Amino acid sequence: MRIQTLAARAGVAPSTVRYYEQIGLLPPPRREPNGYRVYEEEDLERLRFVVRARALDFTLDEIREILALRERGEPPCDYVRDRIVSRLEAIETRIAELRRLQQELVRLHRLGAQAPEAGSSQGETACICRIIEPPGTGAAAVVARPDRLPSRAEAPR
Amino acid sequence: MRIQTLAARAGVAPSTVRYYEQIGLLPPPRREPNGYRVYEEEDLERLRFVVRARALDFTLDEIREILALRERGEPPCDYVRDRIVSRLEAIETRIAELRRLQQELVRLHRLGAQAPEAGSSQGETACICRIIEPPGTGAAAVVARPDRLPSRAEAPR
DNA sequence: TATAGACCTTCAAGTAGCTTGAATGTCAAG
DNA sequence: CTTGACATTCAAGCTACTTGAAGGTCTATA
Repeated sequence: MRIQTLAARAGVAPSTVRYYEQIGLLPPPRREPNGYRVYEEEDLERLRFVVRARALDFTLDEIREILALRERGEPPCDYVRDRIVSRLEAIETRIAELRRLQQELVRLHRLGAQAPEAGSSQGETACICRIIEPPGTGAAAVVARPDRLPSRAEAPR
Repeated sequence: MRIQTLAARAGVAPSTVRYYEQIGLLPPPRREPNGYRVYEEEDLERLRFVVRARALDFTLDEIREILALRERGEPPCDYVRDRIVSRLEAIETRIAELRRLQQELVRLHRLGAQAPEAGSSQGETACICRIIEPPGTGAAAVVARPDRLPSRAEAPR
């Protein structure tokens, strides 16, 4: 089977397969005389393993590690267990962050929809992006609260 | 104030400030005779705006757009409103994905913890990473179901 | 026979949002 | 006069790929 077939059967793009080979997740396959890659069912199995692990949000490094353990006959159970636990913790955190963000955005959106014509010193009406600014921000207010550090609600993506 | 002070007051790293300047989110500040950047309260305001927008998960491109609109005196309300709505949709989706992933991982973890002593040829017993493999995977099983594409939502049982 | 098109190849660079590192300069305190 | 904390620039690294350029291969059809 050639790369497109393999990729389709695993549900990824051919470029992804070449990439996985390049970084050593998949072994270099044998080639047809014209240079085309040829894959066996075995390769499909391995690729599918990678794809499933990715769907579980394992990093490529983690997957590489798991595959290496398997190859050496060592059961990666403990390692995988650890990874699962830390993934779960990360997910918990991330969901909480997204919830907070969600609430904040809903609040902003309501505010923006609700006060579309409060008089402003400029011709402009109530502006959502003004709401991005902290409550009560005049130039003065910023100076007045020099201690306030906006917390970093973001997570590494 | 110098870069470290500015950065600290906005809650980011100095390198981030230089980066924002580099990509045009912050204007190049004036310099001390020795070349050090000098910032005013105004710059802090702008940086804080960026930081808050980032915390709301706006991309740097979106923020650049919003700032540009503001500068031209056009109210970015409509634009921001749109962005907020699409952010909310994305968040909804993302949370659902994470929930699915969470369930899947919890299930795997239980499975791994539950069957820790089925007889194995090695000292090690039931292996979590075997669970990453699809249900009933022996080399033969894979061949037997050549049509099956593992979907992200798959719940092997 | 020519040519279209659907594949395949490699290598390089681009994506987001920064961080890190190397190599160097500035400046106050001990 | 040295140490240490700050500052500078430029380049590369991070994740997990995708995209693009420039080309080779093979089959089918006009």
